[in-house]
Amino acid sequence: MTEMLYADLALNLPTPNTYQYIIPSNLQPVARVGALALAPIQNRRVAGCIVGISGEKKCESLKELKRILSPDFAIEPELIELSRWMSRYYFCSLGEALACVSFLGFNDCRQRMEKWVRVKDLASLKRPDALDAFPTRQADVLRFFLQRNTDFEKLGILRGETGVSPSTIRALAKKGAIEIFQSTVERGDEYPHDVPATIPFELNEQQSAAFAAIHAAISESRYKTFLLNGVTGSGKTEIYLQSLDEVLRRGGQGIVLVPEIALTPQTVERFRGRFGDRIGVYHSQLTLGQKYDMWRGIVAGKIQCLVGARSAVFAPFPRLGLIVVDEEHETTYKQNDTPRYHARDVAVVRGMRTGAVVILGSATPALESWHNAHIGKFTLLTLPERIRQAPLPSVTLVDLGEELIKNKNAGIFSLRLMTAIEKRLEAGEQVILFLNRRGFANFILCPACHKSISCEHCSITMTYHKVGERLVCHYCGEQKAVPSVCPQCGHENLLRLGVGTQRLEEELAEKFPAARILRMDADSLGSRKSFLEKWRAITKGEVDILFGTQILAKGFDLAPVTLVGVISADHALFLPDFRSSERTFSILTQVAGRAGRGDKPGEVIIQTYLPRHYSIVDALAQDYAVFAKRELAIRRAIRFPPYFRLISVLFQGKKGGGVSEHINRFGNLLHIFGNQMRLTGVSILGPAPSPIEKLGDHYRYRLLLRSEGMGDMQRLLRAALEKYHSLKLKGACRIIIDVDPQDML
DNA sequence: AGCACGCCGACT
DNA sequence: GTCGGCGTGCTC
Repeated sequence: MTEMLYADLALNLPTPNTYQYIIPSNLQPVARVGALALAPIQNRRVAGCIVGISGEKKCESLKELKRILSPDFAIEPELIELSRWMSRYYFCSLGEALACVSFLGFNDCRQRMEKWVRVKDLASLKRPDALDAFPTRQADVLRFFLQRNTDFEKLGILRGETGVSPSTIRALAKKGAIEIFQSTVERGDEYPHDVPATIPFELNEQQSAAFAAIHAAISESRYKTFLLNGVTGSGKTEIYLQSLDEVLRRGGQGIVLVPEIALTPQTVERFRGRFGDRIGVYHSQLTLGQKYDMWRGIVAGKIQCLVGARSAVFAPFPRLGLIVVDEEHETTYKQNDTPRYHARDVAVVRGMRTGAVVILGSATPALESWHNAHIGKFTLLTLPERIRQAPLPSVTLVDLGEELIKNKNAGIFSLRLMTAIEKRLEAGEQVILFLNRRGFANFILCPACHKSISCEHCSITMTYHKVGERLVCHYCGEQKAVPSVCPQCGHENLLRLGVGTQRLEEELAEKFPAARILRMDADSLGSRKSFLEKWRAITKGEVDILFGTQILAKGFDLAPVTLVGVISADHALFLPDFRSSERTFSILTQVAGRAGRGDKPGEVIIQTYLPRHYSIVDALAQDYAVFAKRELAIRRAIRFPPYFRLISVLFQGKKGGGVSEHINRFGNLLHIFGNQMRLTGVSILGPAPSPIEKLGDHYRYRLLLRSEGMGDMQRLLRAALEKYHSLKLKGACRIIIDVDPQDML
């Protein structure tokens, strides 16, 4: 009578296939598609997701599923399909995609139960001698309820207050005086729920126009992506809020992605203030239990909008109507390990598949998004004005090359910045110093004409290698010797710059011994908790100089800060990275927006070796459109995104020679298949050593695929990978594939 | 990924 | 002679 059933399991392993298992009869009622299961594989157990159930076996010797994990949890069919897309698009296994998409990963979790005690007949216990019938300790328990005049309480609290043992409770329950029952407890997030309600602001003219367009799309409940390009302080959040309100009113649900949830408690507050408990907050630091309860809240319809970091894009809403990606240009949206997905791109794909409206918001959009808006894939909405006309800070540039030549000052601080800091400290005001730490590569620079040396093939700054005094292009592998004089102007003292980032902290302590200095960056940040502590110290005025990296450019809205110093605006510009100008422009634009938000006017001092570089000049003018136009012209000329798409193929292995030999063979395969398949539109760049040539004991070499479209390029790569694996060459290499890479270090 | 299997150096 | 080192291969 029992028909045999088999489950296809996608395991969280880097294997391309799914594995089939027998569903034992006791699991048949709970083993459905999307459920998580524990399966024996070789000599261990691995968790997986059931992606198919059939009556036919595809393999001779099958093992049985051990058990179902997180009963009543399942990944929704829509999200399984999205995982299939991710696994194809990003070159990861289906299991890896599912484990990422799943709210719980592949973990075992269930509801938390709590024991409660209820008194059966409180009224009768109120008679004067009613307690005499009970032994002392039992009477203590009953007295507890009488005194509080309540007939139920948590077992834990009752025992804590009365100090009675479990046996006393058991005895009372046996007599029938009390009963013990269980109730579920919700493990909520730590964000405040009792936020004062906020009412919708009245939108200004530009906001109204933007909102009208979004409103129309929501009314049609059809997929559409808007790029909301609004300067800082132009009121983008209010548009998100009103759009979400519209979606919720129509019975839909929404997702709001923010780059770094820990840094934006204010954003959460604004959403809670408007929508109350319908807002859930999701980030990776939640405990498994909190995630599980969040999942229940979502599928039960209690939570109708999730505000969260990258992975919140996978929220299992059945009627998803809106996805907002705030600060869509932020690189935190790209995951740096498998699956290497970009949450903004996944948001667009998910919106397309579910018919949701997508809003991408930024003051400095990623050029990919800007381009998509101009070719009609996205709809551009612009907010060119601030809602309150706050005075802009005064911005000054300091030419570090000149500082070196004229003032003979090779230190971290220019004289100009030194005096400015001293003045502010004397006045008891706060100073922020910003260091763009992405700049760590070594490079050559002429202090007189501000030129660095680029590769003739790639227009990418060449990296200086001390060993052999040579310059290497990390995109195409081109090498040359370091010239003795500047090829542009003939200046003789070319600078070999490497960056001593940790030096800043030491030098600050030395130069300003009396100042209270606080460092804030991803490394010293650690947990959310330590961030909140530091935040408190800053707002209380216990810090004189705050210094750090990217983080400072993000959510900071510190009224007392009157001086923002940018230690090195341009180190990122020398990275072997085609996006370095874009990043520099975007970060400077944001940093400049930090100063002088209080009543005192702010001052911004930017130190740079490149005072005439367009990304710095345009950032001073705060003109995104002008910058974008220039940068796009360059990107088109050098055949890089957004006009062309990229896939990075990184080979990693113990022996440098072996790795380069393997990647060369792989490069040959790509060329052979490219010719065979007549894919003339796909270029193969490299192989070249990675800028971080050796990481740990692993040598790294990279190939770059480039093409106008993704399809052919992915087909070519897939064919070459299959062939490569079938050759089973000795000297294994790890291959890391990154589709739409954000950086290539 | 992890775990077993297999083939070569320093030990009782 | 063996114990165990890591490189290689497979997992329903």
